Amino acid sequence: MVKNGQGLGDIMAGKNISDMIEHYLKKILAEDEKIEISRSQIANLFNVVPSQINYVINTRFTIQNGYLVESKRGGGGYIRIEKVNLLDDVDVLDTLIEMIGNQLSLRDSETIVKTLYNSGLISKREANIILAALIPDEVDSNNDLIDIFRANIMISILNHLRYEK
Amino acid sequence: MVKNGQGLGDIMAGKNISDMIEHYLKKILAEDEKIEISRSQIANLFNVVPSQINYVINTRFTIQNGYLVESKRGGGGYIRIEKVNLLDDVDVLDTLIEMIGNQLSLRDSETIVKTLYNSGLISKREANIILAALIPDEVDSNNDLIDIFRANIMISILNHLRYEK
DNA sequence: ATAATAATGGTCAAAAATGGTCAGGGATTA
DNA sequence: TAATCCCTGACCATTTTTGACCATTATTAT
Repeated sequence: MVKNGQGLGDIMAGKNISDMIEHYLKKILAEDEKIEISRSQIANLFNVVPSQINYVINTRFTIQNGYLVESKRGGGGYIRIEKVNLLDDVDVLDTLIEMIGNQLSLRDSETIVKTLYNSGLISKREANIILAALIPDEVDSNNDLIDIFRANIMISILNHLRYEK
Repeated sequence: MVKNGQGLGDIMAGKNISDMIEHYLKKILAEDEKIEISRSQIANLFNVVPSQINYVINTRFTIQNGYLVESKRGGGGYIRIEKVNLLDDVDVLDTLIEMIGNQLSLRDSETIVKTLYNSGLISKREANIILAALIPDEVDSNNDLIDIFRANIMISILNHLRYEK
């Protein structure tokens, strides 16, 4: 009984299925720069459980690799993968992300925003918007939770600055 | 047997019927800015149950999206959808702030950002930064709490934009 | 007029159709 | 042989689709 995506050619001989799925998707992306797939359909095509598609995406189509992924559940659901252009000075972003643990104080977040501005990664206007986002007016301070949220928000923003669309 | 809106062209291939209905209505609205439809007629056109038209309206033609909907039952009943022109500048901001309670869902926040962009109040890049701030990747706290934070962040940003004017 | 009846649209909850997470076991590699 | 990577399946979350039942308005019969 044929199993695990045999019959798709021998180019991938010796590699595992995840590699084959990755290869398959990237081949399409080489031409279209954006694809929309059905998770179950792809899983079916390669004879694997649907969640393996998530595994492939999580390990090989990360933003660090220059891929954006969006998805939608429910009827007519999909997974969309897009190849984006990574900027040159991603190092700054990586460094900053590393410095942020899972908590980020107000003071530190201001420093980071300043750094971003000085690096030319964001404009003054953008810096102010980010600051507004990081310091919501009347959230009761003095709470670890805020610092956790702030860290998450900051990291999310930094990741978005990696690429241009 | 033809099913589910086939025959209306393949532009929408891969999307669900609700999306197609939305697309169909918005296409008309792009020219007329106000339409009056018969629920059962549209339902019939797309081969769906009438209540799906309500679903489409409730999820895609909300006031946050800039649409006003009125209807009348009984003989000669109708559903009227109107594209309302978003006010100007500060008014938009005030309106948006008012619409946000103390909680803000992900979906609604995306709509608001889209509105800001469509109103020309923010650039696409700024829109993306704001979205990144509103939708931190992996916050795993209590959901209500996230919505509360999101509301605060959004309001903070809106207020900031107002002062910049 | 009034009361039935027909013609609409509205609500809501269940079912169906997707995709997501996570932890454990197996396979591969250093 | 320990660490890492791959694969699987049980369970979860979200969005769409459907249908039974309800509400309102217009028309028709009495």
